[in-house]
Amino acid sequence: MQTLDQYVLPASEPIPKGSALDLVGSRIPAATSEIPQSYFVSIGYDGEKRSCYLRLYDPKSHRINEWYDNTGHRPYCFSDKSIEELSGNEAVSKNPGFEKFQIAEKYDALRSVSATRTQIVAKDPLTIGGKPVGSIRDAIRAWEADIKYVQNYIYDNNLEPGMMYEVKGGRLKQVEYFLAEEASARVERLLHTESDEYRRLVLEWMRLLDCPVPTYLRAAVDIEVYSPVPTRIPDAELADQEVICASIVGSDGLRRVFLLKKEARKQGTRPLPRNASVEFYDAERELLVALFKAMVAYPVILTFNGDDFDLKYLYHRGQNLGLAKEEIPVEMGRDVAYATCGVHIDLYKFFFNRSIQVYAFGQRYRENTLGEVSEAILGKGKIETSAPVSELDYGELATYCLNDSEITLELTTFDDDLVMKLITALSRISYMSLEDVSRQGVSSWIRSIMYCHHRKRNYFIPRADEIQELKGGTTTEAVIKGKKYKGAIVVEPRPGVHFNVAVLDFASLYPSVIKNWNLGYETVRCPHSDVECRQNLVPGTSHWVCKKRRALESLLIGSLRDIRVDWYKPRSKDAALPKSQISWYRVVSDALKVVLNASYGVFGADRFALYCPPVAEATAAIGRYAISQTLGRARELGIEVLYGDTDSLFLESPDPQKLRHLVDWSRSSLQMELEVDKNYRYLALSSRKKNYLGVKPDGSVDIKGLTGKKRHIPAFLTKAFYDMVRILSEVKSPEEFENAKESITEIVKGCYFKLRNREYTVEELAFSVMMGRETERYTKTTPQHVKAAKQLQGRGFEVKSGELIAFVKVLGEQGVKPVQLAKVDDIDIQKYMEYLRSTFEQVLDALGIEFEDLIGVKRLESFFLNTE
DNA sequence: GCGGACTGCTTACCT
DNA sequence: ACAGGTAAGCAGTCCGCG
Repeated sequence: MQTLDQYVLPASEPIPKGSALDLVGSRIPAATSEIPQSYFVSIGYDGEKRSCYLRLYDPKSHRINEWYDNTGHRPYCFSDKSIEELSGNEAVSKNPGFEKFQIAEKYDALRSVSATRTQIVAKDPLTIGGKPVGSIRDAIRAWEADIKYVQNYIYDNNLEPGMMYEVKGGRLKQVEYFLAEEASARVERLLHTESDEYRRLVLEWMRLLDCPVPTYLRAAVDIEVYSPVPTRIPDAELADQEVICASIVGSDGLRRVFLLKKEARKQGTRPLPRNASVEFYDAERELLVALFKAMVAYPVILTFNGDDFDLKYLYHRGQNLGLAKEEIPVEMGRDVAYATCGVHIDLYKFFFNRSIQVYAFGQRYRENTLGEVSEAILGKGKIETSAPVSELDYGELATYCLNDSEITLELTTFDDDLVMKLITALSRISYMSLEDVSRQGVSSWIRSIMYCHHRKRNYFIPRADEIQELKGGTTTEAVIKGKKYKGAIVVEPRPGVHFNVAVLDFASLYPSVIKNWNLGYETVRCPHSDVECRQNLVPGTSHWVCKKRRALESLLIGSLRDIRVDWYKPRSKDAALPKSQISWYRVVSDALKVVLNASYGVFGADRFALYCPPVAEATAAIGRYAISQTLGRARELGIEVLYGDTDSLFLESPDPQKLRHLVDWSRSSLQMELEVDKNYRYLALSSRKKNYLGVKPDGSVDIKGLTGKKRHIPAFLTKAFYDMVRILSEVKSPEEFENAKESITEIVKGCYFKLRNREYTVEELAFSVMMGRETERYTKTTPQHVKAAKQLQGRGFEVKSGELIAFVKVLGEQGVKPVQLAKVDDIDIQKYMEYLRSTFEQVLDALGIEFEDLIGVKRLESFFLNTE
């Protein structure tokens, strides 16, 4: 028998070189009644056929097959009015898309009662909602009318995106996948204290997350478009300029570049790329046809911003050039470009997702451009060009365009196909297609998880307005003006250098709270009048929690938390396991982390479909309770608490026995897992919260919140700061600070001299700050980066929201100049000296060193005398 | 008319 | 379109000052 640990994921058929070539010109074949075992990767709705279709990826042939619904499933919504009443409502019963009424009996979790409602069945999704006028949901108060039809289809048919299906005799059948017996047995043992329902859920998740992921055959596509004005990006809607170059790079080794022949284009001196097939076209139309032919051979198309640009442009340009719609392998949704031949993943949307950025990639990239992301993740960026693309010679243009496709593909191949696996894992957790899950945010994923399990249990899904009405608002006051409720506690730091520090933290604090306290819209402020429920108060609030029923949120978030903490995370670090397994465990662990980290926040986000402020407030309040109880217990035990934030406590040289005691106490009294997250050889704390420098035993350094690591400060400061960090990382004992202090003095003095002598370039001195919105939309104040942006605009530069503005501080009325317009002589040296001081002070404060002492006040003044 | 105290705005960070 | 809490710097306002 195979144990899970030895279980080798059955690999999909390897992708041979040039395998897509066999498929050139192929499209998805007409629906057949037999489809081999394939992964369910995509779902769509066909308006003409009035039915859903599934796209199934065959891991053997690497082709996509389509299966059209033949079960007669129809869109619907619910009403609390009777059939008689609704029959009299012409907007419903006389609606051309209306099909029938039926009675639905389900559980109403919000009111804790079984309820009967009228199900209104329609012929097509738009009849329920989405038409400019005439949709049923606009005419009556409807339930479950805002759910995308394809999601309804998935939930109602218990479909599992990312899992295997086959079609036999026209019928769709799931290919059963069983969790290894050893794994199930272990789960049963580990969770023997939990309910059956809970254990079943855990096993369900593990079944979904243990099933192998195919190696997707895919190709990245990129185009370059002529632009008469180099600073302006061509309009993809109009598509009125020529596509001058296109490239496609496949995971099977295909590399093709398509160049448009132009009289004006210089032959140039740069060579054409040698490692690709470079093809010249006299007519743009033929170029597009060749590109499209290459694209349709791939079941998965990758782009970076294809929804908004590349594929959208091709779609419109193709039509402008007289191609029929069937000849263009792209279809446009409102904000999405679909590949008619398979699945289109727009990596821009995926990498732009905040949660993915922060929790899956640890904020390694800051800007969301192809160049930035690939630089940060792959260590290679876009190719620098000598001129705007429209002016490049063939060689440079082809090389540039090819490189873009290449790195786009590589963003999905690095680390053993990590991104494709991550998207697949998220797709399985959230019951959404690869396309949808890669485009939408974590709140959509969590909504989908919740909806799916409502349907599985035969619960009605509540409307946002009735949750609000029945559960009400919050009862605590936030520290920050304008926030809805009180959040986490930050413990006042004890300034100074502390040797031998242990950092304790709660494993997944908020998910644990949601699990242990049975939190959810159903249970917080439940309708029961029993003393038992009403007296089960959330500390620090007037909210109570139900004692009779288990909330879905609690069950779902709790089970996801447990499989991450107790199963996937430890295995992702288990060196005894084979590499390929570790990598998959890490993917799953990261996918779960992303979902879990947002699981509390969404209930406090007013746009979330199941927004319930008391749930969010209760979660935060219990979090505060846990940390403050632990803090109190630590002090009782005589452990010095140096600092803490939300779910962590920094302890000074804690006695191991006391530490164990504290951990045990937490488990038994709070039912919370407290663990030593890390140790510091020493920790430097100033009086500022969320601000510290910790050196680990191996010399690696944690820097949190310090100005020196903030992305907007000038490069010369970052460099000086990290020079200091390097010196500090080598300090092993209090005595060694003396030497360190001298070295740091040298760094600071060096900066002073170079500043005074204007030896830094404007680039080194540039601040770089993100535009949070368009320039005109700063109405209350005009921050410095906006002043700089306006100067740029005055010179004809385009500035958009989301861009970084690089500027220097100068003397004179404006105080700033964009780097493009600044000279070293403009620089306001004193301002920079102030920045140098404040950056270093945060660390020096902790070390008990006065900045003035370091440099010598008198000498500092003399610096200025010399400059005047 | 000017400067200091203050509040609010904005960005970037932490958990 | 996950939340709240904190730091820093600057913009803008108010108020006293005979």
